[in-house]
Amino acid sequence: MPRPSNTDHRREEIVLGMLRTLAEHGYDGASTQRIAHAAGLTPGLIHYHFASKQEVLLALVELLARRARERIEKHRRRAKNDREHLHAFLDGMLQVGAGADPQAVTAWVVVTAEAIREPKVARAVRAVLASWQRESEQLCMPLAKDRRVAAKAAAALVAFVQGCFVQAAVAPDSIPSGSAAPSARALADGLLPGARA
Amino acid sequence: MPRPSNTDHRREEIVLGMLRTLAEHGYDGASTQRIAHAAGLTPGLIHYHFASKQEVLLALVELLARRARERIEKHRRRAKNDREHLHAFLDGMLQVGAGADPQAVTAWVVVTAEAIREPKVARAVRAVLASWQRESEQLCMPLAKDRRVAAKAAAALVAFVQGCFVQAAVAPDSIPSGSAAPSARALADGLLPGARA
Amino acid sequence: MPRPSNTDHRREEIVLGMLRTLAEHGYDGASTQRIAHAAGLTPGLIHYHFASKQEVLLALVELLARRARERIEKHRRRAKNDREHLHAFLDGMLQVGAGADPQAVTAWVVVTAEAIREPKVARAVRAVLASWQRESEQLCMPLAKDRRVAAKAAAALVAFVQGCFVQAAVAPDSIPSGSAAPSARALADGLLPGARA
Amino acid sequence: MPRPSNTDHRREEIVLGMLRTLAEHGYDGASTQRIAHAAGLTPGLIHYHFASKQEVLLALVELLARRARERIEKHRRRAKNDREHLHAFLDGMLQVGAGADPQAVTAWVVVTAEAIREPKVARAVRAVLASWQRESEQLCMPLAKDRRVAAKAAAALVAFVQGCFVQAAVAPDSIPSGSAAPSARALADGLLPGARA
DNA sequence: AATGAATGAGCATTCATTCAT
DNA sequence: GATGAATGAATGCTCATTCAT
Repeated sequence: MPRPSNTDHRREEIVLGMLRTLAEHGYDGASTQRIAHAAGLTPGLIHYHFASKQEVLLALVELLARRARERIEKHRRRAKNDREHLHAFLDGMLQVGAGADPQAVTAWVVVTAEAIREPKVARAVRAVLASWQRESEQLCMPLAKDRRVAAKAAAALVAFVQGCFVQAAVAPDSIPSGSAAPSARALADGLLPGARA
Repeated sequence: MPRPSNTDHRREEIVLGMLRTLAEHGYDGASTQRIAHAAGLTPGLIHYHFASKQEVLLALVELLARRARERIEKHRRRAKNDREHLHAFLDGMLQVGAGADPQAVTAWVVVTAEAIREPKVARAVRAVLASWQRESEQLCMPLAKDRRVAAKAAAALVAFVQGCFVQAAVAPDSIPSGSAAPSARALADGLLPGARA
Repeated sequence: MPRPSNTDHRREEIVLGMLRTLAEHGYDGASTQRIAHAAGLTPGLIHYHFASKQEVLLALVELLARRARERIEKHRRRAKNDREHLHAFLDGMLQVGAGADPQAVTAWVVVTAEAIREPKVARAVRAVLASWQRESEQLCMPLAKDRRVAAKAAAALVAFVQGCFVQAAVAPDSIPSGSAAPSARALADGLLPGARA
Repeated sequence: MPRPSNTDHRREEIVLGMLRTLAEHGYDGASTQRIAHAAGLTPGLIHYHFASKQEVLLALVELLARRARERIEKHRRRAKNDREHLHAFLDGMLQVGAGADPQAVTAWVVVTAEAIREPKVARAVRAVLASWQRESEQLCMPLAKDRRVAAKAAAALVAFVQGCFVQAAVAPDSIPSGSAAPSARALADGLLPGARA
């Protein structure tokens, strides 16, 4: 009688090990040895559960995307009108309130840079960015005069969020505490006249 | 008569080789061999002119900072009032008009991610970011009610610029052509009521 | 009543998996995983039935020897005189007619090369070669003037057969179809004057 | 002023290290470490002079082919008629007299088996076998009734030589000393009636 | 100044073997 | 009997760095 499969659990542990290691040591420093150690596993096991290190990275992209989606949903649940929905989206992306996750932010920045090198990672990252932009655009639409305005606003908002991630990862003290979300709203207001009261 | 030292010239060639290689292959892919090849030099020469690969990276950070400074100055030369100076700063950062340099933008994103790993690089990158933020803050001051508002605006503007860099490097099609600078101005306007006419 | 042991059956399945895998992927490519997969079994099972991968290889040598023996016997059953018995031996070795087995031939060549590395395999392979040579020598004796002539002829015939195996495995098109057995007979005729009518 | 290039010399040393290691340890046992050690070099150097281990193997195939060609030429220089040329070819292939090289023979057998796995090696090995067969066929032609007879004889002779290599590598005692060349001639005589006086 | 051969540590990955279930 | 997760040593290969020339 075989042992019950724990593959899913192990895969998650490995991805979390990758997350921690990336945040601490960057992609170069994320050797399989270190990832395994961070996950409390032996190096050989990573390749038993994943075909390659890149697969682990792709799984991490999915994990980070899923976490972002969940955070956004949580914030939007409380929103009562179009404007609040957009603000909730921004709050979720910028991790306002409890649940901020500096490791995830840093890892995302590292993954983003790695995308420049590896086409598969690039595709995955672009897919996530595109999904954020799409959702953002949908939320901008009701507040915009037309589609082009909404698209521009969505692009700017996602870029701003991305920039906050980088600043948080590289120079955490550069953004005055608690100012990211208000700034994001100001950006939205500036780009979507209809968003103003 | 000894042959004149060409050290400075060689150093620049090497740094430019690093720039090209980083933009194309990321940091992992930027082996000394590849950098040397991109610079049209031999591998041994890099370590004749630089103590380590990291030193080349630090020199690249300086080069990119210098280029940004020059671009900003060029744009500000035409500015006639406080508001235009701030806009010129943003235009320069976002490389509006001729002189856009995708390689430099991509290399900067890579360097930024590498900063997560190497403390010395982090220090250099943070210094550059801080200088941008300082200049930005000075330009915001005349349009802001007080120092805190200016600081917040400056932080937001730099973050937005950073985010545009990342988007340009990773998902070049995500930002509607020509929309970055107007969006940046909208952000400034949103954060600095005095900036509006 | 305990469930009946199927060890022998399983062992054979594993050996056949090894045979197929060796023929397709060589010895390097014959990982336990692949062998198990080729046999439709799980990796762990191989080491339940065999102490080591080498043991599987040794069992394969036996299987190939047994198959050769059976083929020779089948051919010799129709032989009516000394000369025909020798020819039947050669036909059997060279797999004349139906029952040619390219996989077995290829696997034999791989096993043969592996013998260079592993003393135990070398011993097993040499034992098989010696048995072929012994049988061949016995069949040459009646046609030879003396023992030495028979021994030389036997050695030459086995070498020729071996050579045909290698050619069949490595360069299948190099031997004109149907020419191996006649050539072997010509070799026998050339070495054993008494073999000629 | 750079050091004078010693690449050709180093490449040869590495190939000879591969030759020695293959003969002793087979292909599996021929790790880059062991090859380097056998050549008196450090492991990293192998990949400085060769793109991959396979390239070393391909260079070895060329070396072995060149050695065989030289041996054949040496023997043929003394031949005085068609029959003697064919015999000289066989003597050269079977390394009659001084200059026998057991390591090369064993390495060739290993390379041959490796050809089953690696297409590039297979192509190189087949090219060498084909060149032997072509030369052999040309030498058989004058002694044969027609082209087909010559082709069959050539194939058989090359197969016999191949078989002798395997026997020499795997079971060195199986071939009575000094009997290989005479047996080869007997094979030629049996297949090419015109070869007989 | 410049070269490119040389070094050796480190990398991702593979694999025979073990073993709890 | 059978499973497949787990192990850890070994592999081919890369690379920053050194250095004789």
